[in-house]
Amino acid sequence: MSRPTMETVAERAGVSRALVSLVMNNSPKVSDAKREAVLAAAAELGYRPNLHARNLAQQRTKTLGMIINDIHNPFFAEVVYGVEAAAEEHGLDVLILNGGRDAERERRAVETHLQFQVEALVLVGPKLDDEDILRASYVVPTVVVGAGRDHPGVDTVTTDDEVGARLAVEHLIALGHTDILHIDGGTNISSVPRSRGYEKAMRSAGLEPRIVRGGDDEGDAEASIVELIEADRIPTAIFAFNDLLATGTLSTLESAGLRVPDDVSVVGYDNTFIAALAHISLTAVNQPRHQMGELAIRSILERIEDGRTEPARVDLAPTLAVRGSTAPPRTT
Amino acid sequence: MSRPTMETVAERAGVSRALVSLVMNNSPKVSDAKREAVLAAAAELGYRPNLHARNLAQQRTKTLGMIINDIHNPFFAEVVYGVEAAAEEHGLDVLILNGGRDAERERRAVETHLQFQVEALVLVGPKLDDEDILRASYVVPTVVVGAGRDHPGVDTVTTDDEVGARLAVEHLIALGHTDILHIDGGTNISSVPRSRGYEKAMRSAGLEPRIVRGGDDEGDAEASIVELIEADRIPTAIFAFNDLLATGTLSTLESAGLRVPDDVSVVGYDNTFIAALAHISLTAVNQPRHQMGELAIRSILERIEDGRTEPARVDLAPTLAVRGSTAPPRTT
DNA sequence: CCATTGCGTTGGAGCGCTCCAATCGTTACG
DNA sequence: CGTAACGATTGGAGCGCTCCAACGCAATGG
Repeated sequence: MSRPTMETVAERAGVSRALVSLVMNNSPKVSDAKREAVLAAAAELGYRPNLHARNLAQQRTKTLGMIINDIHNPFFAEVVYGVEAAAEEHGLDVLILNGGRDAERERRAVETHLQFQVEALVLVGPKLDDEDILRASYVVPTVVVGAGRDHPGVDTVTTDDEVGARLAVEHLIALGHTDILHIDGGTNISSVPRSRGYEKAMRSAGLEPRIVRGGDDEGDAEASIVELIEADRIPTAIFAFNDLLATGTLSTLESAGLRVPDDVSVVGYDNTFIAALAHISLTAVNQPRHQMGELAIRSILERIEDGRTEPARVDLAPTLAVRGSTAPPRTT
Repeated sequence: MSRPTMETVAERAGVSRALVSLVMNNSPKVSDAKREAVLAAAAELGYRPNLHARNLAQQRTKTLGMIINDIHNPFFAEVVYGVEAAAEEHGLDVLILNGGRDAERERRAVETHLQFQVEALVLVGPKLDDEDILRASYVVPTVVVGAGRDHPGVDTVTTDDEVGARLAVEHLIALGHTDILHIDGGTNISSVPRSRGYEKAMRSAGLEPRIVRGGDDEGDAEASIVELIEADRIPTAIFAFNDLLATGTLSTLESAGLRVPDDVSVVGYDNTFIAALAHISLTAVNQPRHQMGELAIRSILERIEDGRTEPARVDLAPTLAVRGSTAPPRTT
């Protein structure tokens, strides 16, 4: 036996299908008697409205599609919470698809969302190139969250990576460091502005920048650090591209007998909960992820409801979470 | 101007709507000439099939709904990857909804999925009670992954928490420990079997179990540990309910001047990537998460395609990942 | 040369819902 | 007491698609 439909419910309640529809959308112009009859019939039958039929008839879905770069990464989770909270307030459902760090999968995810007729697209840290994103934005309002570069033509909600990097460097300088190394993010998209911020901050303090190759995973720092140690060119402070890289740095330094922060200070980026683990206690640049999610929704609503058409960019200020991994340099 | 439909494409290509449908589902019985004409017209118009219309007409969605307890928790992410990989192989789409650690939200998520006519439900670590789950399972095949207790009537894919706990304890015993403390999971659902496994393993080795209250977050271990330290009742080894709790234990011990593993050995549970961080290097019980996701899909397919109707339970063996946080007790 | 086969193509019905215009039954008022 | 006005209810059309039965047409065979 297949699932009950409005027709079934209507029959059982002794009313018309249209009336059932009104009840389901709790319209005020239904008599209490009929309303109760319908609800009772629906409950008895275990009726559940078919969203596809509804969306088709209604010509809108009240749903927005979200694609996150990697469901593994706790950074994205908080953006999700921000988006969900704000979306719920406005009666929008959120559908999440996992990009899985793969541009091709992401492209398919966009396609799936569009076929689902989502009313907007939220891309968090997309791997897609500008053209793909732009193409999607012609179909539905699209906002990119936390990307490391400009996405011309679409709305973006970002934090300023350059400023974030500067915060980190200035914190270290204020502590008295002058020999500050940067481990970059390799091919990672945010790597460029963060490295630039580092470099500018160093130069404007009259210090010589020093950058080594990193990556985005815990293990990616090791080789570079070991090399430095062997060459005896250890800095007094290290600013890493992200928290995981910083954590790897921590491990490598300590297993080489160097103490953090006594011998070397370390700063991370992202301020994920890993940085906050007491055992790690990493000073890190923070992005207001929850807020970023909320602002993404606001941006979308401005398009849907207020009819804005030119791209808007929101750029938030990062902050610095100071913890135990930074201290003044050893005064030799 | 609204989005193009099959009708639009048909018109432009000079064929019937039905023919367009055949092309879109790449049916073999379409002449190459028409096929190309249709594809060209579709491309020019930027046509995209409407999934709602399709699902409605087709009376099936080839989609399954997944609800994860908490998108924050990296444990769940890997189950997602397992599910997605297996689902893709069978041409199924996966829709993810975030439970957000809240039974009520989860209940709404189930409802949303059912209204979307998903063909099956995968609940990962659900907060829902048995009745809710059972009710859902009457509507579509439902499988619960990694739950800490029985869910009568539905398919489950679990690892044996009791066995996992025993692995941890036996590892410690093999190292020579006799004074092994357990910090439990508080109200957490998996706490019961893990504690039971601990207790049994201790008793069958002729050792006295000792359990203190924990929780599931990093901070939840501190109070209990501090108390032990103050009472000078520090064990030589600690088995914690999960990795985060273990990490908290690590921090608390070290800030009290105790060294891990020299003074105290620590074992966690879940083997998330946090345990694997070199700086933490936590010995932990591992659950084959990816495989669990795959088996969940298999379970579902057995219902959908093979027509199985009685509940099936798959119980996998946990393993132990030995790292640097465990060692033989100090030989005083 | 006509009947037969089979491929390629088409129109129409129907999926479950919403929404509008039309209808029905009351009540209120002159 | 008739009629206007209003609130509650209903039938029907239509959302974009699939799928089936039916059709047209060329090739084939007797």
